Amino acid sequence: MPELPEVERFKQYFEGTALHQKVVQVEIADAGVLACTAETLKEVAEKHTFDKTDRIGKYLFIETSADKVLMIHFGMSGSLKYYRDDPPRFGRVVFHLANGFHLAFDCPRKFGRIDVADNVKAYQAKKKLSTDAYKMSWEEFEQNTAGRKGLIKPLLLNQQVAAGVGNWIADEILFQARVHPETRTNKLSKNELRLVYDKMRDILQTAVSHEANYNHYPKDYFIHRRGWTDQNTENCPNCGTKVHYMKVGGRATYLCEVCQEPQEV
DNA sequence: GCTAATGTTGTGCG
DNA sequence: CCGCACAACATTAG
Ligand SMILES: [Zn+2]
Repeated sequence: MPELPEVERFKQYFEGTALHQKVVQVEIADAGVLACTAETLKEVAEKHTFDKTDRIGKYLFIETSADKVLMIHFGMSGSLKYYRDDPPRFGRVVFHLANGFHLAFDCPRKFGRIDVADNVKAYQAKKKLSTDAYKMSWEEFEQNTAGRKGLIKPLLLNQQVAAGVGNWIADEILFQARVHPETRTNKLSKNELRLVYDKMRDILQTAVSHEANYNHYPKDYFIHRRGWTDQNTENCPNCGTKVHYMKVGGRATYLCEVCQEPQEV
């Protein structure tokens, strides 16, 4: 679930709920989601307030009054829930707040992580994350993809190249740009690469504007072939051909074999 | 019971 | 050291 648009929604959700609240206690129900020690997390959060948020790609940052930042990554199934009496089923870490509410990191599959860093820049450097894909310039995108010989889809999923692009977004970009996901990046013309970039920006903008609610995405979006939305269909929005399913770079991939021709070898 | 899953990272090779 | 391909991770939903 959580790609850039969802994490942006979680950020806004946090800003409307737990931001500026004081943490009384941090409950760690499952230390498996911690990338730092329990002690470190408590030091940075307990008796402190949540002061400021930030986001790079799928990584959410929360600065506290301890002058450090919490990092939350949602993995494949994580989310946030702010509540008084109705806890989520898989609250792996719960921040108990002074106002009587609670903020849970709900993470059924436990692929998510919570970490602590001195500041956002330091964390970004440690993970070598690129600029957020939503804000990335063409010049930077061109630079980050220059000289790459691997397949375009796995490259788009590389958070050091375009932080925030996830699996469905990569498929959506490549369909809209009419590029086969197994095309070698260095075989793309400059115009094709520019189209990939433009579609990336446009799709992220659209998804964020709909607060990552898939059902509200445009009718001709390729996402409606993944079986996730109310308007699901098996046919290409452009030519009507039945969509093709395959694995690319080990990831579930949907494409139109007619509109996205394989690269000539 | 079996399968697939929206993400990241470690390993091994070149 | 870097790029790339691939397996592994933990657990749920269908
Ligand atoms: Zn088509």
